[in-house]
Amino acid sequence: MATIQDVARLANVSVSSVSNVLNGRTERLNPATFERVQEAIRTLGFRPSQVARQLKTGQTPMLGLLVPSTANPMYGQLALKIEAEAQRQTGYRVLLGNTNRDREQESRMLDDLLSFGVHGVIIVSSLTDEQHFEPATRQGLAMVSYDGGADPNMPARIDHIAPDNFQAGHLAASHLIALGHRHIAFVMPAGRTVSRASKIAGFEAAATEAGIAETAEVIECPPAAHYGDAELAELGQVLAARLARTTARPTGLIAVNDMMAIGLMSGLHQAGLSVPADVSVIGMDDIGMCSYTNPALTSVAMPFGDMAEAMVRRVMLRLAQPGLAPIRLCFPSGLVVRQSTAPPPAVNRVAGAPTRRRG
Amino acid sequence: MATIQDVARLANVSVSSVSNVLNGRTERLNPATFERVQEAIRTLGFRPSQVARQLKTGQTPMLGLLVPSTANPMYGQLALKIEAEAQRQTGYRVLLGNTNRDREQESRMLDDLLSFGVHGVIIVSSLTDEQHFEPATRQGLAMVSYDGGADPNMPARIDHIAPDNFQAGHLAASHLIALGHRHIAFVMPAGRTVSRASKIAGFEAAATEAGIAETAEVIECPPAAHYGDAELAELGQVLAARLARTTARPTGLIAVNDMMAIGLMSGLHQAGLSVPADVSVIGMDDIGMCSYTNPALTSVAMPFGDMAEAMVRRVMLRLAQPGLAPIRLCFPSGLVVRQSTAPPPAVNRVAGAPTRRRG
DNA sequence: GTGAAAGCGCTAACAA
DNA sequence: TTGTTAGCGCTTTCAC
Repeated sequence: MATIQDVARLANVSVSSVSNVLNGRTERLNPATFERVQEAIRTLGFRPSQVARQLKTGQTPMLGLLVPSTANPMYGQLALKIEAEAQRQTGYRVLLGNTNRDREQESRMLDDLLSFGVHGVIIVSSLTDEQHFEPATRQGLAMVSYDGGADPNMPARIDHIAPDNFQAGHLAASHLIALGHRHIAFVMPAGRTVSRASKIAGFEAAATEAGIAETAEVIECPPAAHYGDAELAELGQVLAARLARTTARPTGLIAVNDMMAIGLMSGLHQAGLSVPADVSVIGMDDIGMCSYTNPALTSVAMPFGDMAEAMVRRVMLRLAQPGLAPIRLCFPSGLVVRQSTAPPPAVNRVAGAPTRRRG
Repeated sequence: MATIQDVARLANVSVSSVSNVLNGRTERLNPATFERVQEAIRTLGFRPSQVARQLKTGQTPMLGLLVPSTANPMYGQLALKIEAEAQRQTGYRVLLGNTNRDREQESRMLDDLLSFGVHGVIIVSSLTDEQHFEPATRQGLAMVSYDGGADPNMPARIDHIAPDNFQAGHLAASHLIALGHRHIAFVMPAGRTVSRASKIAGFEAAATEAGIAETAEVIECPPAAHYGDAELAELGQVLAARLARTTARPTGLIAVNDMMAIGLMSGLHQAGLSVPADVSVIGMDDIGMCSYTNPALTSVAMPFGDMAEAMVRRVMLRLAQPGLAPIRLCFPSGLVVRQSTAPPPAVNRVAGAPTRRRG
């Protein structure tokens, strides 16, 4: 690897002139010198060491990205968009960490980012508790959280960017209600994060407006160890099997996200029930997969592109102006109707009953 | 951020003693001094700067990871496992780059890795051409490729780790044949990579052994712009719609990977055909999703955990011993039978014909 | 067993 | 307009 010294020597100039070329300070450079340096850089195939530059300037073109698990397509999609945005906006690269929503792993990653000299991070975590971010922010780490779980009572120390979860819950419930459903449920893993609470609030508001608050329930599944796609879907699958055994079940299910909705559909089918004839199912996030499930999944779309753009922009801004007061940005969500929702059945069939699919 | 100087001052020792503590050279340290330094480190919350260390040593606990797109669950899953393995084996972190299988993006990422002082990279790319890796390897970058497209005629300059693609193709075809299928097809996007060629070879070998080589076809879809999940699935969906229009179609489809298989199933269903009653579908990779599709997707499982472990191990080894001769490691694949495969229908129904699902 | 000092490759005063 | 030089925070000889 050629160094700035090698370039200086070859071009017969001082290292500072080379440095000036590298940093585009052309105004204080003789065009001839500039050209000579460019030439030397080219012939040597010289690429400045970010490491040395960083040691001097304290800056590095790198962003931290913490997600629960890239195995969950929703986070994989988000990671892709964030990485692309970071590249597009500023040419930054992304240091990835899968956290499994584990406080300990999040803390360790934040520590490592700091020791790598990374000063900006986007964190996707719905842990309600953000206490463990404190040490990092105090050390000057600029943090932007997606769908973050800021306790409304705690003053936020970091930026939050999220879809309109209340609206999402409301849209989903309203859609089912408009189709004629009276007994509906919101389904999620155990544990109320702030974003889940908002979805529930929207769900319940819509139910109340329609006068069916009594028969709008919230179902919490037992907690999953990890948040890959398999685990969330499995949660849904298991719950669906349980629901299928009784006729006293909701006719419309709203899942906290698409993977869980996909699991629900799978469980219902395995139990011999049909979606949407027997039970309607709605997901949230509108991941790419929704178009390819059978039936295609009705879902509430979150504007990932816009949110990724906003998160990168915000963390860059905070990098430049560390003193910025924390903000909370909310992006509108929108219902995408596909084939998994329909009017409720006249009567709830029992699981495994006569009319099998494709009988 | 406290520096090593601060620690030295507080502990009343020289920086070299602190450095010795940091690097575990306890043998040349008075226990009392050691303890004093430890104490100072603790009270200051000191974390050594990887940047400074790296500038001195030339080493950094960071690995590059290039994948086509984390939006494709298969790569998201692989990225998760690789990142976890890197952490587990050596505490390394992962610098992520989505390449969209684009030669230009791959090259740029490799350049950036070098300038960040990263010396090891795992690259998931099935581009046949590996010419553009040359500059990076010549600069000393240790590369391990997953399912890589080494031209058998070109001497490999990097390590290759891959599932047994021939076996995968053979297993899939044999399964369909055993079920009674005589007209089968291998479906993939346009462009023959080395791994696809192996799958096809296995597919054709099985067909030949069964004496149905004449009716075992390879179908190439028009190329997709990007390799996210949506694009691959869409390719399958479009192709399925086309196949559904004719009765002169295969009764069993083997997709090059699961996302495409999922797209195929979706397209078949939309056309009014049933899987597996009308058409059997097999995927490859066995991503988590396979258990939750409707019907659950029969797939050829690749041992991602083992392969991730091997890739990380290998790149670490090559980091330590740059002179290592390139190797190619092949991992066995295995069929996972689920509900998307069954004996062929007596006669191929036309798309949109009488017997609709849930009629 | 401990410390002084050189230097990794770069940037940015400051001098010339 | 160009060059000299002092560090950024650490590791690592080499004296002591």
